[in-house]
Amino acid sequence: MQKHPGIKDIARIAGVSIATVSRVLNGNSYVSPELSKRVLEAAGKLKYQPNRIARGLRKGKTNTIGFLIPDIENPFFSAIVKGAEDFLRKFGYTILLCSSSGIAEREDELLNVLFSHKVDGLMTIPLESQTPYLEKIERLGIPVVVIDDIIKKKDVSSVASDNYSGMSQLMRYLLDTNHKSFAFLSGDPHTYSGKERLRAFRDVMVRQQENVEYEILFGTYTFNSGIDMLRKLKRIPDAIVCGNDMIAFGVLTELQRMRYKIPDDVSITGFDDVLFSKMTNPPLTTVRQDYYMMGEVAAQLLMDSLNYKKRDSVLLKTELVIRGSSRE
Amino acid sequence: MQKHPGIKDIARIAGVSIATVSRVLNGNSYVSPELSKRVLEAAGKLKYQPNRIARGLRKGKTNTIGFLIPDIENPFFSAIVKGAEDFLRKFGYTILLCSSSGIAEREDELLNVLFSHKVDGLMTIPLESQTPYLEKIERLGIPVVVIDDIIKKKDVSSVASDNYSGMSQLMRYLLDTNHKSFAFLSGDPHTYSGKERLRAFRDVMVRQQENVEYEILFGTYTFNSGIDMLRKLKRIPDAIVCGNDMIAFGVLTELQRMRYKIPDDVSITGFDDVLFSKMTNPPLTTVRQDYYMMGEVAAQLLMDSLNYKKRDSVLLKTELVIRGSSRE
DNA sequence: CTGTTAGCGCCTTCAC
DNA sequence: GTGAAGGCGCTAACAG
Repeated sequence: MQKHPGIKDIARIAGVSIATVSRVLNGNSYVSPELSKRVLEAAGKLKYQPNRIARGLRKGKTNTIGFLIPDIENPFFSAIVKGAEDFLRKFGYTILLCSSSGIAEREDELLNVLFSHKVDGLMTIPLESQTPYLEKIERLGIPVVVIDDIIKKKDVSSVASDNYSGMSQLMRYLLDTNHKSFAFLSGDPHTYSGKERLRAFRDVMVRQQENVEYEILFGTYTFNSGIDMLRKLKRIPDAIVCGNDMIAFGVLTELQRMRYKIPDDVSITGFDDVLFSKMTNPPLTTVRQDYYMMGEVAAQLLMDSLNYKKRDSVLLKTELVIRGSSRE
Repeated sequence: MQKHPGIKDIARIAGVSIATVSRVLNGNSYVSPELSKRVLEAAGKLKYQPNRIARGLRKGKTNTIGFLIPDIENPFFSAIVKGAEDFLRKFGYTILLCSSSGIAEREDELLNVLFSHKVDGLMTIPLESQTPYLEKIERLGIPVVVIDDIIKKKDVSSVASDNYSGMSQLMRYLLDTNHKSFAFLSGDPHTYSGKERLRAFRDVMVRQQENVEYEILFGTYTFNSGIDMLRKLKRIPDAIVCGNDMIAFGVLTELQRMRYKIPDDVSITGFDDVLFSKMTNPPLTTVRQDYYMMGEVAAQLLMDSLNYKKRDSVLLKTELVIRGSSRE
């Protein structure tokens, strides 16, 4: 922060008081055309840029939104951020982005940092569901929207995809196409989405009357974890249902290395439909989440909290995307 | 920004002056253990969080770094951001991230927003090389580091990979493995990296004495652009050299759809070595850039400018990664 | 060692 | 319609 022109400077040049400068720059109170013109000219000449820090201090509003996510490198998260950013910009807000890199303490620490920066609102994709972090969040005293989790607390808004219904639909499709044995390679089960997908898988399996076999393994939402889990499988079933696309990529890669034919020998499915899902060979059958819209909706919810103090939770539809990695 | 405890509140509770509170909280001046204890207790009880906005206004330093990138959804960029963020956090800085979504005017506008927020420094991956934006940047009056471009201006630091040498090395390898005809599918040639890669390709082709044939097409650094360019090719050569991995993915997908055998019929190469490059089938031969380190180096350069007013430009090594998409 | 005071740049009553 | 003055929360002199 160097010494740069302030309203004082432009007041001096325009030969008016700083109050007048403030008024024309904010355009809320009437100022004579004559003075207006002089002020605007001086501002232009000085290339004046308002100091939002000072303004924030005075108005108690920084026009800044904190965004705390688990991992910026995950394309799923960054697409959400993009959706939110595009939306928020229209309202003059800027995003203060922090990534916890999957570390819980850092998540907590960054929350304090963001709060310290006096963000007007907070958007967050929690590392895990139901943690002290989530409880802390609602006592923050600023509008919060939680993404990829559904919170019932009345002080925070939330938005997530309908993971349960998406996974159910996928399972029904697999059953309809005559798959009899399954493996479910779950991502982190502490996560809201992890829980929901697993719950759907189990429910479908249990309700199924015919004799189906299945096995469930736990890992993380990563490529390498997919490979690990695959290796631990007791046997290769008709279909390997993966917790997300990243896991599926790992499974696909490893299975091909082992000379299995996909989908002839075994079907593979993912969840998310990230950009790369259609690029694999064969392309991946998966459940699409509209992450960009998720970001937009989250931003909309935040604006609602900010302006009308309205809280809400929305569940987004998912869509089954059938591609070549599952046999018909 | 609600009404939350300030040093005034804790001064009242601890029965001391606000100056004393400030002193113990910042720990720069000696305060008696007795008072210190009372202050700390009061602060703890109130769950006090310093207001960095006010502090920033007073100190002329916000501990905030602006980061302006073309597209947050591009894994290449977000990896760079991650590298920088991890580094900057250790120094107590937070990143204010903005994405121009590839729109030049927005890039300019966001620069103003960031400046208005009184960031202490700026990191940016420019949309294009040599634009008014770049010229504006050096007159900002704050330390700047430009990433993925090399700037010779003495007021800004910069860091980029050695694209020229990386592409040269790749071409030599292709020549050594007996490829005789080539297509170069360039990304945006206004970009520093685009220019350098193209220049390397041309130089190698021109210097080559034996009769080699080649064709050059221009597009953007995207999956779809890869498909488009492929379709415009006059004929399928021995090797298709792509401007980056995303283009290569498009080419790979489309070529396989057309029933070509990779690499038997044609070799394909990329540039960047993003996460997914090893997941395609066959995995992609490419040139690795260490984006995470690029972010770290950029952050380091920024800290140097901030602390010692030292400017520098660094060129990072690349590494040829040979995988299955090119024949031996 | 500790308290009092003066701003950082801006917006906003309150007078004129 | 316009100017003067106070204060947002904090830090950094300056006194004592």
